[in-house]
Amino acid sequence: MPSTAEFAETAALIGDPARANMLIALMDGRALTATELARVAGITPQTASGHLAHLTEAGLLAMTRQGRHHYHRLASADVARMLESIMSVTAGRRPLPARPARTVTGPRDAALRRARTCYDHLAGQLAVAMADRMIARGEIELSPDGGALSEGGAAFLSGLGVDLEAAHADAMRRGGGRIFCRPCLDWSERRPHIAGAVGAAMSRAWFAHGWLRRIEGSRAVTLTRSGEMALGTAFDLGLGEQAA
Amino acid sequence: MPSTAEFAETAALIGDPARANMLIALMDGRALTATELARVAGITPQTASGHLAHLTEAGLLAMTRQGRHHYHRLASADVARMLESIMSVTAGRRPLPARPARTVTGPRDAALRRARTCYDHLAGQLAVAMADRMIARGEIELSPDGGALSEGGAAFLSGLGVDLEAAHADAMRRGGGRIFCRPCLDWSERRPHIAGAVGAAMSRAWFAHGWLRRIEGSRAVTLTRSGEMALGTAFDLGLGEQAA
DNA sequence: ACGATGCTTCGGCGATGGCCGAAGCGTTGC
DNA sequence: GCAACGCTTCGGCCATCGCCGAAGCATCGT
Repeated sequence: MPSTAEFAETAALIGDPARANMLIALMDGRALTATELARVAGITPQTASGHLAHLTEAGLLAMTRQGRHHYHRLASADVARMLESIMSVTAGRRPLPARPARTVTGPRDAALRRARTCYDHLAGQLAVAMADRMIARGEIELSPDGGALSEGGAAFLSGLGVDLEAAHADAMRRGGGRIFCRPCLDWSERRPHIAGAVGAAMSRAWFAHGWLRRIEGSRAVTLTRSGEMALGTAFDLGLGEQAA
Repeated sequence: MPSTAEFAETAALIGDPARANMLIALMDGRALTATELARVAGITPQTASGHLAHLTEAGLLAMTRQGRHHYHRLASADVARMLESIMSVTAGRRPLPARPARTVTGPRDAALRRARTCYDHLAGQLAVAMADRMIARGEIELSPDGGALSEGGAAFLSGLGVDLEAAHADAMRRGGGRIFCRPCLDWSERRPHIAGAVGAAMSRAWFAHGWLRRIEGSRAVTLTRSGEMALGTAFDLGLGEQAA
């Protein structure tokens, strides 16, 4: 069992504002360079370097060198889950303590709320809407303790080119069981969406099919023309109103 | 969505050694007084009081007054899950960095490793053994993304007096779905056991039947005579060798 | 009513740790 | 090769925050 000192050290590492900003920036699953992370955190590269060394040492980040660039990413899905749970607790405390107007909008925030990545899966209105449709059709179930695909849900996703075999292998070492997924609370929507191995497989499939594209330098993603067609039909999304 | 500053504040709150010790002490789900928590953290009551005020303010703890005693407990299962995930990440980093001998034993540690509470469910060798038996019989499935009871598992637990209706209501607002549970990594065993609503219901049932009893002033619990009989039979536990 | 107990607030001390400027390596590209 | 770039290490400044002693407020017991 980890000593209480190590436990506190992990949390303290996350608890510094600069480091927290870096970790949150990495929650979309990409790997960023030290300088990029310094910009995100609003500090100089030399300060960021120290922070990154600590985070890597503690096993929260993993680093791969590519020429003179050092790419940092979250060390594991476990770390992403942990950050997500801290997010969840933080989000669930005070409704409106002081400033009720700051939370509202922002120009590029609109794109983020619409669709974005969350480590290895999708979040935002789009992801919540997909989860809602699948729940309504009985294709998936989500609860605070976990979730699972029904037979129909597995068939539906397979038909869309989602590799459930890989997802299954990811999640369960032994074969033959249920295909589990995991709910992930969406901060902007305050509703669960599909995470875990299934959510990751769905995200991979949409990107592979060219239905989804990353927006440069942001966690936000956008539906392509073909994505609107395919996913709009498959998930019954009312995509008429926003001609982006 | 929570600001990154609030996110960092939550983590920083957990990151102080004294506060971390208090939070870990509360992970067994009990409510402790300020003075007790001060002792746990190795600080004076006035310092503890400040810490507890901050933790309560941030929504990590809840406080109920009973005469001159102030009882503090974790504010929600969400907080417990968060602490657990931090534990998990912390545990999963360095195998044996420096001292290979310190992790080993300890007199009262033996009882803790055998069986203890973990917020609202059970952990330790006993809990892992129960989970193993149920998995082997196909009564339950556990994966990193979640878990579920099979029909047989539900029948088995119902026969042991576990109130799955209540667990089900706990976990799912809507009726009619699968009964999910959640895996929880055991630090001493490094193996998953049954958490979530099902795990909580099991724990409640064992205590209600008098099969399990808390050890005073510790997270450890002990099997009673009748508990050895009932659970030993139901879960096929090899209880011959340790005549406690 | 009185002292004892549990908890809290206040004030000041001390240390941990984040921050940057400057300088030192390694890689890339001209 | 040299210059530019990315990252790291080193040194010292400064703020934050945890800590306790002392004192103040509630509650319980006699």
